[in-house]
Amino acid sequence: MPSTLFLPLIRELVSSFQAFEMYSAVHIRTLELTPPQFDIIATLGNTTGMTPKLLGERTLITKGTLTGVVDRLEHKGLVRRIASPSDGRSQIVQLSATGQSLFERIFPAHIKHLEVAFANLPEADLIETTNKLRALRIALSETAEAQRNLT
Amino acid sequence: MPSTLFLPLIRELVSSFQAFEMYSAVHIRTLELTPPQFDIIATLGNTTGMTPKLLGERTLITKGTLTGVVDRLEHKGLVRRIASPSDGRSQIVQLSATGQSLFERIFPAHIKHLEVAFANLPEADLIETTNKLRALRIALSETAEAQRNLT
DNA sequence: TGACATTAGTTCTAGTTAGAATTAATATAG
DNA sequence: CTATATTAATTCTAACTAGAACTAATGTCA
Repeated sequence: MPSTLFLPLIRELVSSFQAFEMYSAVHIRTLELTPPQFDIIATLGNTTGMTPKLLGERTLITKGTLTGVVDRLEHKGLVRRIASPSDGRSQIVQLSATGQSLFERIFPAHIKHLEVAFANLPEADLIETTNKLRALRIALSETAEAQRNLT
Repeated sequence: MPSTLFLPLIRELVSSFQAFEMYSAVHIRTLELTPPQFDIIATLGNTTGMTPKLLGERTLITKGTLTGVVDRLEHKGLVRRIASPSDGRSQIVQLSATGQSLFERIFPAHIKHLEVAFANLPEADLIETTNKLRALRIALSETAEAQRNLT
């Protein structure tokens, strides 16, 4: 009879993720952005831009979704799309001057907002939890991979 | 200078959650359900039904969203809504006979599917990670609560 | 009991989501 | 060099999402 200890873990994974999203989103909304829009701005900050493909990998946003999020940011004047010089299929998405100054203003503010919530957790616990979650993520993706390869 | 150890933790929290969702959703989709629909069916299983309010609290689905999800399940004939005998504002959502037999068929199958992915993780780690995530969730919701009360 | 606040659920809106189909460009194999 | 496969991005669809505004019913308190 296999252990059912993974069920409470799943519950806590889902609800702690949701608590984080909620905590983060409340602040992001005061900045007139949605969470995915903020992620894009934050990922493009301090870079010279990147392809939508890479941007999607970094932010965990799938490509079909990304097109729409970038559309709205472009419409707000925060990012621009330029053609890739090396590949006719690719683009480079980069912050506009407005987007850059928005990034400089809100990114440190958001980090500070997050920091407050984590301030009372022991550092050793942060590290250990990070390591345990990494192991969990790897177990999940390797199991998924193995099942795909059964075909 | 405050620690920045919480940043990698956030990254792993988000990506391990996403890995779980992906792993779970691939299986749920083969059952002709969406993940929120499966959550509703699973939550109603082995009960005599409950109000949308409670159902939303259990599944972490907000009430505006829940209306639509229950609508679609009702349309599929898997659940029904009946009026609450004690409160004219309330309803009871419960599994139909079809929904009940679907639950009996797919719920154990889904648990088995999940179990495989967790099988190689040490039990002690499962428990410890659960406890650490609980502490994180509590820290997040208490910090959020404290900030709301500032007005 | 009557004014008022609260609660349950629906509706509405703007946005996100994943997956599948599509288009255009590039890479590869014979 | 050309047929074929792959890749990047967009478009399309069905569904989910949170929050806000709304309606109807219930609770509270003076």
